[in-house]
Amino acid sequence: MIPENFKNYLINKGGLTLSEFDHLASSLQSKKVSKGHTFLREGEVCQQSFFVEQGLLRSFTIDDSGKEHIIQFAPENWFISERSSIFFNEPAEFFIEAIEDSTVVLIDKDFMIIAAELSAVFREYNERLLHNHIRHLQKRVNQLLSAPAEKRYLNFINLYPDLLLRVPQWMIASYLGITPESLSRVRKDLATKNFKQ
Amino acid sequence: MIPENFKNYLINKGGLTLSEFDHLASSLQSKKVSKGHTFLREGEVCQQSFFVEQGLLRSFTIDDSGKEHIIQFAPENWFISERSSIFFNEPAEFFIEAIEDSTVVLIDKDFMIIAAELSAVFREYNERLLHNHIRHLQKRVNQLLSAPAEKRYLNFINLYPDLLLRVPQWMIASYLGITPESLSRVRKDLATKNFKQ
DNA sequence: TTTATTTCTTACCATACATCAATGCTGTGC
DNA sequence: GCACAGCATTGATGTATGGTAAGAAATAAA
Repeated sequence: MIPENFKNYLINKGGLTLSEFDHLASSLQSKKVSKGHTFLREGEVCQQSFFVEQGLLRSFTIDDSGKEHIIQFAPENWFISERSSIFFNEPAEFFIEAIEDSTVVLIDKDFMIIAAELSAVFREYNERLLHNHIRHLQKRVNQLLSAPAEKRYLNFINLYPDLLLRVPQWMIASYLGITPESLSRVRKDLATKNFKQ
Repeated sequence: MIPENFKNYLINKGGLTLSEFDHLASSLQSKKVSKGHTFLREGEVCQQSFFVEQGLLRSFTIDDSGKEHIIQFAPENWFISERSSIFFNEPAEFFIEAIEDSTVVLIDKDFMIIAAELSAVFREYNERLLHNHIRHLQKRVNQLLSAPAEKRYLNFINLYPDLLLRVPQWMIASYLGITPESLSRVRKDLATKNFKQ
């Protein structure tokens, strides 16, 4: 069965033709998993990226004291991968896990290389995605350097209003770099502020 | 005059042949600037990346209260650029400035596109650089989420022992996300710790 | 050299956020 | 329905880092 979103992504955004897609699709594998399923563990070596056909994934680390820190959320039509493992053949530095029941397309390193050889449009789109990812991460670094918890939370709401409803609060806290307790207090403050105005 | 380091980079790492390089080099422009020179200001639109032939550059933001936050250091043989501006035609979100007297190669967006068309090796190397940049930024995000100031500083020393000597401490503090005063205290603590052992 | 400017350090106090522990809430399985 | 688990909230208290201000040290300028 061909994953629709991934097909659309490759054809509409990546500029592949239908026949090019058919040629590639044979090597594709998609996987249905339920909430909580772990795709990748820290320390493992991993040779695949993941395209989220449906559902929601996250990548995160666990520090010395056992606390989780969320690096990325990946809802529908997003990629998530461990570049250390895939492109540099090193053991993974974080975990990848399903937050919701999800359908995920497993993508070998080779797949992207072949697709890039087939289509210059695909290549360019892919490079654009990489630049965008860097840009996004730089913005996040900047926020972590410069903005207090409340501002980071407000920014998160603006950027990902949909995730706000799909993700438990303690994960959002983890993404923002604060404790669930602190996020709860930030929300309380915001509520009373808005009420007073 | 042809910038040596950039030439070596394109030929040895990027896999360009000498003739390919010569063909491209005509459009190259390199610039000698002195410490403090600003290449790019927040809000400007910018159409060039910068390759540091010699010297040291930094990119940074300035927040509402006037404080600077360093996003990246770029010593010799590093690229530094504003992707929002170059690849998405948006006004720059940060400043780029010389920390030392530097020689910098100015690179148009077109240059990279043409080089990529010339050489598959270059294309792959370049993509590899992008993946590495993402990996690096993810590690930094993870540190900002999980590690206290002291650990971040120790990590910085390991990663960039050379920068430690070339960059004023307040800039390192800014890169780490703490005040210069705090960094000074962290260093004092480390000194007394090591003495006691 | 002398002076001026920037950077670094130190002390005291303030603040943001963390930690710990208790309580209530919400959903899920039996 | 009840019991249980995971999550969110709240209060009391602790800790890491920030802010301010002053002086020392280093660096650049004259």
